[in-house]
Formats: sequence, structure tokens, C-alpha cells
Amino acid sequence: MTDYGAEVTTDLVSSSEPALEQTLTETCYRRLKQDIISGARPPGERMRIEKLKAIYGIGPTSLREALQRLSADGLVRAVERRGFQVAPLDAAEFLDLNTARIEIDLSALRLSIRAGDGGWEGGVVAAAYRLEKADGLVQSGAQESLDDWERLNKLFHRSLVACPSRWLLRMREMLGEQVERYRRASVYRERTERNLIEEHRQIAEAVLARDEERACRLLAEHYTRTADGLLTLLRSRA
Amino acid sequence: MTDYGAEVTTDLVSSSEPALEQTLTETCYRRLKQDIISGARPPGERMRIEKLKAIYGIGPTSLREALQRLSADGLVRAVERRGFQVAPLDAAEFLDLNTARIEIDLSALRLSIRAGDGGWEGGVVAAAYRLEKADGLVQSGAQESLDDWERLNKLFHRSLVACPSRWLLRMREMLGEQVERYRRASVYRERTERNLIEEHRQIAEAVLARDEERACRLLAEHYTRTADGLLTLLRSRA
DNA sequence: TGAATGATTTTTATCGATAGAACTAGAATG
DNA sequence: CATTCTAGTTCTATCGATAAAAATCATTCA
Repeated sequence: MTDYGAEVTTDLVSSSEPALEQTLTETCYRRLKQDIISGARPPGERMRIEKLKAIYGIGPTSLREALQRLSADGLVRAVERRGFQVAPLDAAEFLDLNTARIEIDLSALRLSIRAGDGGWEGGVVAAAYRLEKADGLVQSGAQESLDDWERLNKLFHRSLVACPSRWLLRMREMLGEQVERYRRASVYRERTERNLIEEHRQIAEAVLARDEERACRLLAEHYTRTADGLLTLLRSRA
Repeated sequence: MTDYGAEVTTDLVSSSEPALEQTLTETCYRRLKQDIISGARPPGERMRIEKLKAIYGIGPTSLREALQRLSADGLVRAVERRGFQVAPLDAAEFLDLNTARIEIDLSALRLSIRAGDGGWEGGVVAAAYRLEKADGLVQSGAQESLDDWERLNKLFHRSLVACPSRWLLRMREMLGEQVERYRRASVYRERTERNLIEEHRQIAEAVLARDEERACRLLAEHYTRTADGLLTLLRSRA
């Protein structure tokens, strides 16, 4: 065991809020992540440093640092001596991903139902309401409302979990981002064939009634249905 | 939505195995991780680039890349314009961490019990056997056998999960590393007061009997007991 | 014609250098 | 004597340059 001599600082950052990091690395990390999840950078794309340098207008160092973080997130693959690529999409992996996602989301949901307070209930009601309204807009055909719906959908699902473990939430978020990328990669064809409004309403209902069993079953079905739709699409393309 | 023009490569790395990456960044990442988990780099320590450069004998670029990855792993904290520090230990966070850990481990265990085949059963039996033997050695006082025990303990717990989701396993591993760091930070005082051999034996037994309920309960208790011990220690120090 | 081989180009991984931000300690002030 | 200000120092974030590895392409040989 090597010991290099300590120099411990208990608290480097006191209590200030996030304050949107100003380092280029951080900025670049966020932009890249956004572009990967949204599909602007297509799955499998080779990410040549020179090219990215021009696009994002920064030096290679910050870029590589951002890419390393993304590769820890699983959004980018680093191949030894062959640079980086956007993580490819793959049906088998999606199945795997979705299994993990459901497990973790249900865990978080269960803990929330047990621990959630009044504020949490209010949050669920509010988020459900907002999503339902956005749902109506999308139904009526406004194309650009999709991004908005996506945001509110995420918010709704986020509102369900008042889970006390930040680590669990972090895992949940990580998987959520992965799934979102798959979801976005496929057109939302399934939308028409499903009654999402009703699905969301029932979930909210069960959650508020603190019916753990039912809430978990409904949420799992909800995710599974989305996954099935995506799988069909992914496979029909391959 | 920005689209920068695609250039998709389906498969950059064919099917070769990991083959221990030869980039400095990767090497450095592993060494640092090891040192952080083992406690050689104490929690809260400021990681000055200049200093680390000398210690690990590489340039600042590779170092920073490794540190960025570690910060995505949660083992290192990056503070804007103030560099990096080893993530501090904290009783509250440990509680949080442990909650997540138990949830995910139980999920993986449940899936394994349902899906595991004969090979998996054999693996459990073998790992249990080896751990039990190592346990005996530690009891008889050999100090350097602790590292060995730690390794076999990890292997035993790893053998339990033949879970089909690699993503879930990844989350499990990530949390496992975090917990290990906490565990190592405290001396193994509790060992004497517990009958770990018996705990492990019972877990293996329940798992092999495919008794989901019982296996989960035992494993949760196992982890909770470890956690309680650590918490007592952490708090008595603060 | 097709495969093998070698030369050329591209790209990655890495280093050293540097501007500017943060920390420190000592001087000046109330 | 405590506090604030300030000059100097340290350290981070970032860039451009470069050696070496991989990819590409042209060319030769069977």
C-alpha cells in the first residue's frame, strides 16, 4: 500500500449552488451530451478530435476531457489508440438497458411511496396536470411541441420519485438518459397506438393512493410498452 | 437541432477482448482509482496536478483526463477553477449510498435467482467455499490475508449475480466500489463481533434453494449490518 | 484481376508552455 | 490587536506542437 502523505482539505466548496460551471470542459461536456442524446451526433459516428475542435471551437485538451467523462457515462466509447465514437445503438443492449432501468426506477418508486410527504404528492399532481396539457397539444399536431412534451414527460416521471437516496437517483438519471437517446432515435410512431394520457393518469393515481404494488406494475408496463415499440423499430431497421 | 453531417462507422472495435488498454490515461485512471479505493489517497485530499505529475510520472493532460473520468465515477470531485479532490467520506452520504446499493444488489440477485443456470450454481458453491477457507486464515491472524479476503469476498458476492442485465451489473459495480472505499477506511473491527462465515453460508444456501424472499432478506441484513458498523465508526471519529 | 506490400497521409496521445484565476502572507490601517 | 488591502506566488485551464500509431492509397507481383 503506497502512501504519498496526506494533505486533507475538509471542504473545498462550501455551500454555494452549482452556478453553471464555467470551464470549457464542462460546457463542452454538456453540449456534446445534448447532441448525442438528441441524435444530432448519430450513433456510431467517429468523433475525430480535429473535426470537433472546429465545430465546438475549442482546443483538443478540453475536448478530450469532455469525451472521457462521456465515456464514463457510457454515451461515448473510447477505443484504445483509435479515438472516440458515439456509442452505437443496439437492440440487445437496449433490452439489457431497459431491464436495469425498470429495476432501478421501481426501487426508487417504492422508496418514494413509503417516504414521500405532502409536498411530493403535490408535485406529482402538478406534473401530471402539466403533462396532460402538453399531451393535448401534441395530439393536435403541433410539431415543435414534441421537445416540450419530452421535457414534461421527464419531469412527470421525475416527480414520482422523492426517493431519499441521491445515489439511486443518480443511477436512475444515467439510465434515463440512455433510454431517452434510444427513444429519440426512433420516430414516435407508437404514440398514436397508445393512450399515454391514460397510462400516465393511472400511474399518478396509484402512486397517490400509495398502492405500491399497483404503481410498480403500471410503471413497469408503461416502460415495457415503450421498449417493445422501440425494439420493433430498431429491428425493422437493422 | 444541430446536425453536423454523419459519418457512421458501425463497428470500430470488432470482437477482441479488453486487452488492458495501453494509453497512459487508462493506466493512470486505474492506478488512481486503486489508490483512492484502498485509501492510499485519503478522502478529502486535494489532488494538485503538479504533485500528481511527479508521483505518477506523466504529463498534465493524461492526468486530467483520468481525473475527469474518476469524477464521473464519483470518486473524485472537480471544483470549478479549484482543481480536484478525493471525494470526502461522509456518514450521511454513506447511508444514502448503502440504500442504493442494497436496492440494486437485491434487484440483481432476484433476476439471477430466476435466470441462473447450473454453471451459476456451481460458481456460487465454489466462491462460497473459497471464501470460507480464506475466512479461516484471517481468523487465525495472518494480517496480509486481509487483502486476499477482500478479493474473495468481492468474488463471492459477484458470483451470486448471474443477472442478465449488464447495465444493472455496471451500476452494481460502481456502488460496490464506493462502499468498498468506506469499508476499507474503517478498520475491520466488527469482524470479531460477527459471524461472517455463517452469514455467507446462509446466503449461499438460500440462493441455491432459489428462495428469493429469504435470500434477499439475508443479503439486505448482511449489508445493513456492515453499514451499521461503519456508521458507528464514522460517527465516533467525526 | 486480385492480393500483398510499402509509401503517404491522417489522427491520436501526449508534452511543454502560458495566461490568468485563486490562495497566502505580510503590510497598512482603524 | 484584529481586520482589510495588496503584492507575490502557486496552481489550474487551456493551447499549440510533435512523435508515433493507424488508416489509406498506390503500386507491384502472382
